[in-house]
Amino acid sequence: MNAAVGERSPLGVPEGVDERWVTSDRIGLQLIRLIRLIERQRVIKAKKDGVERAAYVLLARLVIDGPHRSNALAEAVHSDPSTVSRQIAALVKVGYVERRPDPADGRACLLAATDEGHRVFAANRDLRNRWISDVTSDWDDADRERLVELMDRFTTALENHHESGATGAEEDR
Amino acid sequence: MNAAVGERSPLGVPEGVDERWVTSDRIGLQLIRLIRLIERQRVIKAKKDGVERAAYVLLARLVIDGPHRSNALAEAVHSDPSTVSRQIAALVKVGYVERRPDPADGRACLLAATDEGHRVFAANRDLRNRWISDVTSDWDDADRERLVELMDRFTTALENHHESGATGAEEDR
DNA sequence: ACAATCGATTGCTCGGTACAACTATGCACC
DNA sequence: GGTGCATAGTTGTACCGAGCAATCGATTGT
Repeated sequence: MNAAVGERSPLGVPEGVDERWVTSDRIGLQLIRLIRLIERQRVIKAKKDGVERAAYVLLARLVIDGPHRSNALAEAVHSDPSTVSRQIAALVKVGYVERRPDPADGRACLLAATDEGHRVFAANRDLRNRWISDVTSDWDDADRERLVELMDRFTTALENHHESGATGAEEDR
Repeated sequence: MNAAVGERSPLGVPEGVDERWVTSDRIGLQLIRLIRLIERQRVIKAKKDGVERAAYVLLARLVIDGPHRSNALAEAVHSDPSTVSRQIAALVKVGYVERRPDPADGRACLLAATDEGHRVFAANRDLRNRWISDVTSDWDDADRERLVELMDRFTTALENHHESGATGAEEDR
């Protein structure tokens, strides 16, 4: 019988579940908790921030991965092209991103972070990193490293799973 | 000499950063990636789902932690009372949650999941767990366990940090 | 008994996103 | 070399979720 259940798992766990179920359950609950909390933070921080917060993700992508075209960018961040289009427009307007013609295809344009964009992103990144560093101030670095490693693996697995068409209710069994 | 930088870290990393910065940076990037992806999944799954997805979090809370009053629930999930109020109203309407008078305070009411609510939540939970189990099908259980453990720690740290008033730009230095 | 208080709800607004229809421009095929 | 056509991107519209602020209602406690 599920010895592990009583100790960590909350109520509401049906009997007859195996350990794998329990762990999945805990992952799920942690995910919800984490996301809800981060979302909340975002709202709080949103006030003191000039630029569209959502657009930072795009800026980050451009800084880190280099120029993209708009559609590719959308795919990279799992967003709709229309969403990205508007956000990019905003970023261009404030001068953090510039449109350059794509040599490979005349009707496309490559988006690239400007110097100012780099600067702004770097500042933001630093802020965020300070915050994270702060939150995990009492962690040893091995654990932080492990967290990254596992999150990376998990997200990657998620990406693959979701790309392979299994959007949820599929079962191959 | 940031030996670790060249290997895993993306471009755009300024020189002179220490390893701690890099790890924080990677945590941040992973967080963004993960959240964005999950958000996306939510949209996709939202279609095939009758109930307000956002409300499931509340239902979960009620099932797992037992009855709450509305405001307490809001705080528990880091949401605004108004938001919770509406979501609860919806849950009550479909009969997943019931309002019971709070013996301790006449003007409050305790929210509790009904039997039907339990049932629906259990089904959903199972689905989600199957999905997570699927995504991590090639993980060994120790790693899944570790993921939970680290996420839990991280989220808890976040909660504490955010409760201790440090909402972001504060510095005690 | 009455005022202050506290719990919950409702009005309004906003940010972020998606879907779908549309535009336009270069591509590629004939 | 012209023309249909695919493709890149934009815009129109709608929706969802959330938050703030004001309000309603009722209780409690003086």
